[in-house]
Amino acid sequence: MDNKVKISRIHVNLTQQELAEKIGVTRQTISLIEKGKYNPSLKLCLDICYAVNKTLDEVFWIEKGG
Amino acid sequence: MDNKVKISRIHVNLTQQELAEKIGVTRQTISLIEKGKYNPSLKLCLDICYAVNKTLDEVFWIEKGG
DNA sequence: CTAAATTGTAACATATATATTACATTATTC
DNA sequence: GAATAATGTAATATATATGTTACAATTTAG
Repeated sequence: MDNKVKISRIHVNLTQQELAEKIGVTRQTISLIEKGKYNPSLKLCLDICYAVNKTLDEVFWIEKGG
Repeated sequence: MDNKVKISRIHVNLTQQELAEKIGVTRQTISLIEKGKYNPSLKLCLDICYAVNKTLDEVFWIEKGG
């Protein structure tokens, strides 16, 4: 599961820890999502988007078969 | 978790059962997601989008605080 | 270069998404 | 309006996302 969480997070000057606290999850969860090792829930995806001021498509969209 | 799965599914003439089979999940899972009682995984959201020819934003986006 | 901050990752525990089975309810077709 | 299809929903089981704790590795700041 590749995504743009890391680049979006850096773009708003947040560390993994800060983003995690803002959202109410663990730093490890953010780390694993950025590394593509977790399949996050929709709610968590939305919370991440709100924190980095982007939409689902901008951060998590993957073209079919891509 | 309110979403537009049901309306999108109907728009492409699929029953819950057919959508579920296309995606490889159970009919119950589709039902519960449509009713807003499940918090689906990103992968499942993407698979639903592919099946109904829409994007994440079109089917699952919710405005912050809305 | 060294100390501190940031990030990666592992083991185990817990919460929850999803499957399975089954039955009830609602909508559709004849 | 009866038969059939489609959907809602409940109980239990399983898989997996996430938390917790801890430590290693990497990056950044002084």
